[in-house]
Amino acid sequence: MITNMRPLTIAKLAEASGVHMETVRYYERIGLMPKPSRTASNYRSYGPEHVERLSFIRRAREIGFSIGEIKELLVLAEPGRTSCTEVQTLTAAHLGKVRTKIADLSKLEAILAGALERCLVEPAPVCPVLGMLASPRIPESVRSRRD
Amino acid sequence: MITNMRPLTIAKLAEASGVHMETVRYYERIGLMPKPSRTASNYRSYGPEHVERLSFIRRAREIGFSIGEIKELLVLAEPGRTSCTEVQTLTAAHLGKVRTKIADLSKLEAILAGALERCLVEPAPVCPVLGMLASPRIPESVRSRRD
DNA sequence: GATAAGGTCCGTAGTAACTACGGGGTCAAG
DNA sequence: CTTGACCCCGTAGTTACTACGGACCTTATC
Repeated sequence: MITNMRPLTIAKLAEASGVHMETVRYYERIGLMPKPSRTASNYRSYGPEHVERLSFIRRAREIGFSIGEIKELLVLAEPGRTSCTEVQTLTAAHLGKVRTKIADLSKLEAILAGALERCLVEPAPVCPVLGMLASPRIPESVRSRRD
Repeated sequence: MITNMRPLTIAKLAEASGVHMETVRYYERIGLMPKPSRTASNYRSYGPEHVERLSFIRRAREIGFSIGEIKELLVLAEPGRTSCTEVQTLTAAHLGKVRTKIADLSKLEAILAGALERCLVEPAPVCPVLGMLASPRIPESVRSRRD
Protein backbone atom coordinates (compact mmCIF):
# COMPACT_ATOMS: atom_id res chain seq x y z
CA MET A 1 0.00 0.00 0.00
CA ILE A 2 2.89 2.33 -0.64
CA THR A 3 1.40 3.23 -3.97
CA ASN A 4 1.03 6.77 -5.12
CA MET A 5 -1.98 8.11 -3.30
CA ARG A 6 -3.57 11.12 -4.77
CA PRO A 7 -5.44 13.54 -2.54
CA LEU A 8 -8.67 12.22 -1.14
CA THR A 9 -12.01 13.93 -0.96
CA ILE A 10 -13.70 14.00 2.38
CA ALA A 11 -15.96 11.10 1.40
CA LYS A 12 -12.99 8.97 0.45
CA LEU A 13 -11.23 9.83 3.66
CA ALA A 14 -14.35 8.94 5.58
CA GLU A 15 -14.60 5.61 3.85
CA ALA A 16 -10.92 4.83 4.22
CA SER A 17 -10.97 5.48 7.95
CA GLY A 18 -14.42 4.23 8.83
CA VAL A 19 -15.77 7.53 10.11
CA HIS A 20 -18.78 9.45 8.85
CA MET A 21 -18.15 12.46 6.66
CA GLU A 22 -20.01 14.75 9.00
CA THR A 23 -17.93 13.46 11.84
CA VAL A 24 -14.77 14.37 10.00
CA ARG A 25 -15.98 17.93 9.66
CA TYR A 26 -16.99 17.86 13.28
CA TYR A 27 -13.52 16.70 14.29
CA GLU A 28 -12.07 19.52 12.26
CA ARG A 29 -14.31 22.06 13.97
CA ILE A 30 -13.27 20.92 17.43
CA GLY A 31 -9.61 20.82 16.45
CA LEU A 32 -9.17 17.07 16.59
CA MET A 33 -8.36 16.91 12.90
CA PRO A 34 -6.27 19.63 11.26
CA LYS A 35 -7.74 21.93 8.67
CA PRO A 36 -6.77 20.32 5.37
CA SER A 37 -5.71 22.10 2.24
CA ARG A 38 -8.43 22.96 -0.25
CA THR A 39 -8.89 22.55 -3.97
CA ALA A 40 -9.52 25.51 -6.21
CA SER A 41 -13.21 24.97 -5.67
CA ASN A 42 -12.82 24.90 -1.91
CA TYR A 43 -13.14 21.14 -1.49
CA ARG A 44 -11.15 19.59 1.34
CA SER A 45 -8.13 17.64 0.18
CA TYR A 46 -6.58 14.90 2.28
CA GLY A 47 -3.49 12.74 2.20
CA PRO A 48 -2.54 9.39 3.74
CA GLU A 49 -1.43 11.05 6.97
CA HIS A 50 -5.02 12.11 7.51
CA VAL A 51 -6.24 8.57 7.00
CA GLU A 52 -3.76 7.44 9.57
CA ARG A 53 -4.69 10.04 12.13
CA LEU A 54 -8.40 9.60 11.65
CA SER A 55 -8.09 5.82 11.92
CA PHE A 56 -6.15 6.25 15.14
CA ILE A 57 -8.95 8.43 16.43
CA ARG A 58 -11.62 5.95 15.42
CA ARG A 59 -9.89 3.07 17.11
CA ALA A 60 -9.30 5.08 20.24
CA ARG A 61 -13.00 6.00 20.30
CA GLU A 62 -13.94 2.37 19.86
CA ILE A 63 -11.80 1.55 22.84
CA GLY A 64 -13.77 4.15 24.73
CA PHE A 65 -11.32 7.01 25.07
CA SER A 66 -13.00 10.39 25.21
CA ILE A 67 -12.17 13.09 22.71
CA GLY A 68 -10.16 14.90 25.36
CA GLU A 69 -8.14 11.81 26.10
CA ILE A 70 -7.57 11.21 22.42
CA LYS A 71 -6.20 14.72 22.05
CA GLU A 72 -3.67 13.86 24.73
CA LEU A 73 -2.87 10.52 23.16
CA LEU A 74 -2.27 12.17 19.82
CA VAL A 75 0.23 14.54 21.37
CA LEU A 76 1.96 11.64 23.09
CA ALA A 77 1.99 9.72 19.82
CA GLU A 78 3.85 12.45 18.00
CA PRO A 79 7.17 11.30 16.56
CA GLY A 80 10.07 12.10 18.84
CA ARG A 81 8.06 11.15 21.88
CA THR A 82 9.43 8.10 23.59
CA SER A 83 7.33 8.41 26.69
CA CYS A 84 5.25 5.33 27.16
CA THR A 85 4.60 6.15 30.79
CA GLU A 86 2.14 8.96 30.19
CA VAL A 87 0.22 6.81 27.80
CA GLN A 88 0.23 4.10 30.42
CA THR A 89 -1.18 6.50 32.96
CA LEU A 90 -4.02 7.50 30.64
CA THR A 91 -4.71 3.92 29.72
CA ALA A 92 -4.65 2.74 33.29
CA ALA A 93 -7.11 5.46 34.26
CA HIS A 94 -9.35 4.47 31.42
CA LEU A 95 -9.07 0.83 32.32
CA GLY A 96 -10.14 1.74 35.83
CA LYS A 97 -13.24 3.45 34.53
CA VAL A 98 -14.05 0.48 32.34
CA ARG A 99 -13.71 -1.87 35.29
CA THR A 100 -15.88 0.32 37.46
CA LYS A 101 -18.53 0.34 34.79
CA ILE A 102 -18.38 -3.41 34.43
CA ALA A 103 -18.79 -3.79 38.17
CA ASP A 104 -21.75 -1.41 38.21
CA LEU A 105 -23.40 -3.12 35.31
CA SER A 106 -22.84 -6.52 36.84
CA LYS A 107 -24.72 -5.43 39.94
CA LEU A 108 -27.52 -4.16 37.75
CA GLU A 109 -27.54 -7.39 35.87
CA ALA A 110 -27.97 -9.33 39.08
CA ILE A 111 -30.76 -7.06 40.24
CA LEU A 112 -32.64 -7.21 36.97
CA ALA A 113 -32.16 -10.92 36.54
CA GLY A 114 -33.26 -11.52 40.12
CA ALA A 115 -36.42 -9.49 39.72
CA LEU A 116 -37.22 -11.16 36.44
CA GLU A 117 -36.78 -14.57 37.95
CA ARG A 118 -39.09 -13.71 40.82
CA CYS A 119 -41.60 -12.69 38.17
CA LEU A 120 -41.59 -16.22 36.83
CA VAL A 121 -41.50 -18.05 40.13
CA GLU A 122 -43.74 -16.18 42.53
CA PRO A 123 -47.50 -16.07 42.35
CA ALA A 124 -46.80 -12.32 42.18
CA PRO A 125 -49.51 -10.35 43.91
CA VAL A 126 -47.63 -7.33 42.70
CA CYS A 127 -45.08 -7.41 39.90
CA PRO A 128 -41.65 -7.88 41.52
CA VAL A 129 -40.00 -5.42 39.17
CA LEU A 130 -42.50 -2.71 39.96
CA GLY A 131 -42.31 -3.65 43.61
CA MET A 132 -38.58 -3.15 43.55
CA LEU A 133 -38.93 0.24 41.93
CA ALA A 134 -41.60 1.30 44.37
CA SER A 135 -39.74 0.12 47.43
CA PRO A 136 -37.70 2.66 49.37
CA ARG A 137 -34.42 0.91 48.86
CA ILE A 138 -32.72 -1.12 46.25
CA PRO A 139 -30.41 -3.79 47.67
CA GLU A 140 -26.96 -2.42 48.45
CA SER A 141 -27.77 0.92 46.85
CA VAL A 142 -26.68 0.63 43.28
CA ARG A 143 -25.03 3.88 42.44
CA SER A 144 -24.32 3.57 38.79
CA ARG A 145 -22.22 6.32 37.28
CA ARG A 146 -23.83 8.22 34.48
CA ASP A 147 -24.31 5.98 31.47
CA MET B 1 -44.15 7.66 58.54
CA ILE B 2 -47.91 7.89 58.26
CA THR B 3 -47.78 11.26 59.90
CA ASN B 4 -49.53 14.29 58.53
CA MET B 5 -47.40 15.50 55.68
CA ARG B 6 -47.86 19.07 54.73
CA PRO B 7 -47.11 20.18 51.20
CA LEU B 8 -43.46 20.14 50.27
CA THR B 9 -41.47 22.77 48.49
CA ILE B 10 -39.48 21.67 45.49
CA ALA B 11 -36.29 21.56 47.54
CA LYS B 12 -37.91 19.30 50.11
CA LEU B 13 -39.26 17.05 47.44
CA ALA B 14 -35.83 16.92 45.86
CA GLU B 15 -34.23 16.00 49.14
CA ALA B 16 -36.88 13.44 50.01
CA SER B 17 -36.51 11.64 46.72
CA GLY B 18 -32.82 12.08 46.10
CA VAL B 19 -33.12 14.05 42.89
CA HIS B 20 -31.77 17.50 42.13
CA MET B 21 -34.21 20.38 42.20
CA GLU B 22 -33.41 21.35 38.65
CA THR B 23 -33.99 17.81 37.59
CA VAL B 24 -37.46 17.90 39.13
CA ARG B 25 -38.29 20.94 37.04
CA TYR B 26 -36.78 19.23 34.04
CA TYR B 27 -38.94 16.17 34.61
CA GLU B 28 -41.95 18.44 34.81
CA ARG B 29 -41.04 20.12 31.54
CA ILE B 30 -40.75 16.83 29.71
CA GLY B 31 -43.95 15.50 31.24
CA LEU B 32 -42.41 12.84 33.43
CA MET B 33 -43.65 14.54 36.57
CA PRO B 34 -47.07 16.19 36.66
CA LYS B 35 -47.44 19.92 37.03
CA PRO B 36 -48.00 20.40 40.75
CA SER B 37 -50.34 22.88 42.37
CA ARG B 38 -48.89 26.25 43.28
CA THR B 39 -48.95 28.43 46.34
CA ALA B 40 -50.28 31.98 46.23
CA SER B 41 -46.76 33.14 45.46
CA ASN B 42 -46.43 30.66 42.62
CA TYR B 43 -44.21 28.19 44.45
CA ARG B 44 -44.62 24.54 43.52
CA SER B 45 -46.41 22.50 46.15
CA TYR B 46 -45.97 18.74 46.40
CA GLY B 47 -47.52 15.88 48.35
CA PRO B 48 -46.35 12.39 49.31
CA GLU B 49 -47.56 10.95 46.03
CA HIS B 50 -44.99 13.08 44.28
CA VAL B 51 -42.26 11.79 46.55
CA GLU B 52 -43.32 8.29 45.68
CA ARG B 53 -43.40 8.86 41.96
CA LEU B 54 -40.13 10.72 41.89
CA SER B 55 -38.43 8.05 43.97
CA PHE B 56 -39.71 5.44 41.59
CA ILE B 57 -38.23 7.42 38.74
CA ARG B 58 -34.90 7.84 40.48
CA ARG B 59 -34.59 4.14 41.19
CA ALA B 60 -35.55 3.24 37.67
CA ARG B 61 -32.91 5.64 36.38
CA GLU B 62 -30.32 4.11 38.70
CA ILE B 63 -31.16 0.75 37.25
CA GLY B 64 -30.50 2.25 33.87
CA PHE B 65 -33.97 2.57 32.36
CA SER B 66 -34.28 5.44 29.93
CA ILE B 67 -36.79 8.20 30.45
CA GLY B 68 -38.92 6.73 27.71
CA GLU B 69 -38.90 3.34 29.34
CA ILE B 70 -39.75 4.88 32.69
CA LYS B 71 -42.75 6.58 31.17
CA GLU B 72 -43.96 3.18 30.07
CA LEU B 73 -43.20 1.63 33.43
CA LEU B 74 -45.17 4.35 35.18
CA VAL B 75 -48.19 3.62 33.05
CA LEU B 76 -47.84 -0.08 33.75
CA ALA B 77 -47.48 0.67 37.45
CA GLU B 78 -50.77 2.51 37.63
CA PRO B 79 -53.23 0.97 40.06
CA GLY B 80 -55.66 -1.38 38.36
CA ARG B 81 -52.94 -2.76 36.16
CA THR B 82 -52.23 -6.37 36.91
CA SER B 83 -50.06 -6.97 33.90
CA CYS B 84 -46.66 -8.11 34.97
CA THR B 85 -45.89 -9.45 31.54
CA GLU B 86 -45.36 -6.11 29.84
CA VAL B 87 -43.06 -5.05 32.63
CA GLN B 88 -41.21 -8.29 32.18
CA THR B 89 -40.80 -7.61 28.50
CA LEU B 90 -39.36 -4.17 29.17
CA THR B 91 -37.11 -5.50 31.89
CA ALA B 92 -35.90 -8.40 29.80
CA ALA B 93 -35.05 -6.05 26.96
CA HIS B 94 -33.18 -3.81 29.32
CA LEU B 95 -31.38 -6.76 30.83
CA GLY B 96 -30.31 -7.76 27.36
CA LYS B 97 -28.82 -4.33 26.76
CA VAL B 98 -27.02 -4.45 30.07
CA ARG B 99 -25.54 -7.84 29.25
CA THR B 100 -24.45 -6.68 25.83
CA LYS B 101 -22.73 -3.71 27.39
CA ILE B 102 -21.01 -5.88 29.93
CA ALA B 103 -19.76 -8.14 27.18
CA ASP B 104 -18.49 -5.18 25.16
CA LEU B 105 -16.78 -3.67 28.13
CA SER B 106 -15.21 -6.97 29.07
CA LYS B 107 -13.60 -7.18 25.66
CA LEU B 108 -12.33 -3.64 26.07
CA GLU B 109 -11.01 -4.52 29.47
CA ALA B 110 -9.04 -7.42 28.07
CA ILE B 111 -7.63 -5.26 25.30
CA LEU B 112 -6.61 -2.45 27.57
CA ALA B 113 -5.21 -4.74 30.22
CA GLY B 114 -3.29 -6.68 27.60
CA ALA B 115 -1.74 -3.56 26.12
CA LEU B 116 -0.86 -2.24 29.54
CA GLU B 117 0.80 -5.49 30.47
CA ARG B 118 2.86 -5.48 27.30
CA CYS B 119 3.92 -1.97 28.32
CA LEU B 120 5.44 -3.38 31.47
CA VAL B 121 6.93 -6.52 30.00
CA GLU B 122 8.36 -5.63 26.63
CA PRO B 123 11.41 -3.51 26.02
CA ALA B 124 8.89 -1.47 24.03
CA PRO B 125 10.51 0.10 21.02
CA VAL B 126 7.17 1.74 20.47
CA CYS B 127 4.52 2.04 23.17
CA PRO B 128 2.19 -0.98 22.80
CA VAL B 129 -0.89 1.11 23.47
CA LEU B 130 -0.03 3.60 20.77
CA GLY B 131 1.00 0.76 18.52
CA MET B 132 -2.37 -0.81 18.93
CA LEU B 133 -4.13 2.44 18.10
CA ALA B 134 -1.95 3.01 15.08
CA SER B 135 -2.31 -0.51 13.72
CA PRO B 136 -4.95 -1.13 11.09
CA ARG B 137 -6.89 -3.60 13.11
CA ILE B 138 -7.76 -4.16 16.69
CA PRO B 139 -7.97 -7.84 17.68
CA GLU B 140 -11.39 -9.32 16.96
CA SER B 141 -12.78 -5.96 15.96
CA VAL B 142 -14.24 -4.48 19.07
CA ARG B 143 -17.44 -2.88 18.04
CA SER B 144 -18.64 -1.23 21.19
CA ARG B 145 -22.08 0.28 21.09
CA ARG B 146 -22.17 3.97 21.75
CA ASP B 147 -21.36 4.65 25.39
C1' DG C 1 -23.03 22.55 -24.77
C1' DA C 2 -26.79 21.45 -21.84
C1' DT C 3 -28.71 18.93 -18.38
C1' DA C 4 -29.09 15.75 -14.58
C1' DA C 5 -27.18 13.22 -10.88
C1' DG C 6 -24.34 13.19 -7.29
C1' DG C 7 -20.61 15.27 -4.36
C1' DT C 8 -19.30 19.09 -1.30
C1' DC C 9 -19.82 23.49 1.06
C1' DC C 10 -21.60 25.85 5.38
C1' DG C 11 -24.16 26.93 9.49
C1' DT C 12 -27.60 25.46 12.41
C1' DA C 13 -30.35 22.45 15.13
C1' DG C 14 -31.48 18.14 17.15
C1' DT C 15 -30.28 13.95 20.24
C1' DA C 16 -30.18 12.15 25.99
C1' DA C 17 -30.51 13.60 30.39
C1' DC C 18 -29.42 16.60 32.71
C1' DT C 19 -26.63 20.85 34.98
C1' DA C 20 -25.63 25.65 35.41
C1' DC C 21 -26.52 30.49 35.01
C1' DG C 22 -28.58 34.95 35.59
C1' DG C 23 -31.88 38.21 36.89
C1' DG C 24 -35.72 38.63 39.44
C1' DG C 25 -39.61 37.86 43.12
C1' DT C 26 -40.59 35.85 48.03
C1' DC C 27 -40.21 34.46 52.84
C1' DA C 28 -38.33 34.14 57.68
C1' DA C 29 -35.32 35.89 61.18
C1' DG C 30 -33.21 39.47 63.67
C1' DC D 1 -36.46 46.71 57.44
C1' DT D 2 -32.83 44.47 55.84
C1' DT D 3 -30.27 40.30 55.03
C1' DG D 4 -29.94 35.80 53.49
C1' DA D 5 -32.07 31.76 51.96
C1' DC D 6 -35.40 30.12 48.94
C1' DC D 7 -37.97 29.94 44.61
C1' DC D 8 -39.36 31.51 39.81
C1' DC D 9 -38.27 31.22 34.66
C1' DG D 10 -35.96 30.78 30.34
C1' DT D 11 -31.82 29.83 28.22
C1' DA D 12 -27.44 27.81 27.31
C1' DG D 13 -23.88 24.44 28.09
C1' DT D 14 -22.47 19.48 28.35
C1' DT D 15 -20.74 14.85 25.04
C1' DA D 16 -20.09 13.16 20.59
C1' DC D 17 -22.18 13.19 17.11
C1' DT D 18 -26.11 13.16 13.31
C1' DA D 19 -29.29 15.46 10.30
C1' DC D 20 -31.05 19.20 7.52
C1' DG D 21 -31.33 22.55 3.87
C1' DG D 22 -29.94 25.59 0.33
C1' DA D 23 -26.16 26.67 -2.48
C1' DC D 24 -22.30 25.61 -5.24
C1' DC D 25 -19.25 22.17 -7.98
C1' DT D 26 -18.07 18.06 -10.83
C1' DT D 27 -18.88 14.24 -13.72
C1' DA D 28 -21.39 11.67 -17.04
C1' DT D 29 -24.65 11.44 -20.63
C1' DC D 30 -27.03 13.14 -24.63
